Amino acid sequence: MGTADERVPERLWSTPSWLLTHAATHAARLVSEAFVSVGARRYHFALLAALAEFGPASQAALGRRCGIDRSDVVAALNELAELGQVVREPDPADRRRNVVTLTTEGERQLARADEALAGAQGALLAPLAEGERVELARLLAVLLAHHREAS
Amino acid sequence: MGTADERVPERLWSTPSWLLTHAATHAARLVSEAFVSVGARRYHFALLAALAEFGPASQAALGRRCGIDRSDVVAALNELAELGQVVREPDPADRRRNVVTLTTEGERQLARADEALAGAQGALLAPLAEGERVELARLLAVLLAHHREAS
DNA sequence: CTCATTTCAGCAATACTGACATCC
DNA sequence: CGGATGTCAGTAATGCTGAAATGA
Repeated sequence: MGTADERVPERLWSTPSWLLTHAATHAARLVSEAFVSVGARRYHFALLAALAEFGPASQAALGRRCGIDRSDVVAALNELAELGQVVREPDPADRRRNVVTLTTEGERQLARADEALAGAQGALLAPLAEGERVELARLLAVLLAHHREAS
Repeated sequence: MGTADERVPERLWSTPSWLLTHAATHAARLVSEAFVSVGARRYHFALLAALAEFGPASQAALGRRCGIDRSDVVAALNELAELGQVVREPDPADRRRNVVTLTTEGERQLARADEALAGAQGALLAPLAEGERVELARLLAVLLAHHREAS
C-alpha cells in the first residue's frame, strides 16, 4: 500500500475540469440521495420547478428551459403523471403539443423536494464560507451562461 | 412557443449543485472530445498521469489515487495494455497484485493528451479572467478535499 | 415541402454493486 | 480467520441519436 496511496496526481488536481467533474459527482450523489428520500429525481425537480415558475408549458419548452432532452422529458413526465404531480393534455391550439400543468400534489411535492435539496446543498457547501459560496455560484453561472449561448 | 422559451427556472439557476452538474457536463463534453481526438479517454489520462507521477503501482493503488473504481481500473488497463501504453505484470512481492508500469509509448500518449486537455481547458474557461480561474479551482479543491476525507 | 412536436428504441460513458477466486 | 486484490457480470442514472408519426 505504501504511504501516499490516495494522493491525487497533480495533473488531475490542478485541472479545473477534473475538479469540476469530481465535485459534480459528489454533488449529484448528495442531491440524488436527498431527492430519493422524498421520492423524486433530479429531472422531476427541474420539471416541477419550471412549471411552478412559468406555468403550463409544452414538453419541448420544458426541455429547453431545464436543459433536458425531449426524449427524457417524455419519460420523466410519464412518471410525474403517474404520481399525479402533473397533468398532460393535448393543446387545442396546436395539436402537436401537450400542455403540461402542475397539480396541487405537484406543488406539494415541489415543496418537499425544496426542503430535501436545501439539506443536500448545506452538506455540499459545508466547507465554504458564505462569501465563497456566492462566489462559486457566480463563477459557475458565468461559465454556464457562456457555454449555453454557444448553443 | 412564447418569448422566454429557454429561460432557466430560478430554482435551478440559483442552486449551486445544479450549476455544478451542468458546468461539469459542458466540461466533460469538451474534455472527452479533446481526448477522443488523440485516441484517449478520461480514465486513460488519469491512470497515465498517476503512473507518470508516482511510478509503477498496483491497480488498487491506481484506483484510489484517481478516484476510479477497481472494476473500471481493470477495464481501462486492458485498453491501455492493448495500446501498448502500460505493461501489467504480476508483483513477485505480493502475488495478489499486478505491477502496472508506464511504457515509452504511454509517456508519448500522455504528452499528446496533455496538449489536447490544455485546449479543452482554455475553451472551458474562456469566459473567466485569470484570477477567476484560480479562485474557481481553489473553491472546487476545497469542496473536493472535504468530501474525499469524508470517505 | 419544411419544420416542430411527441414518442420510442437504443447507445455510450460514468460510476457503482455483488460475487468469486486468490493470496497476505 | 479477516482483509486486500484482481476480475467479471450486471445495474442505474445521465445524456444523447435516429427514426417514425402527426400536424403547423
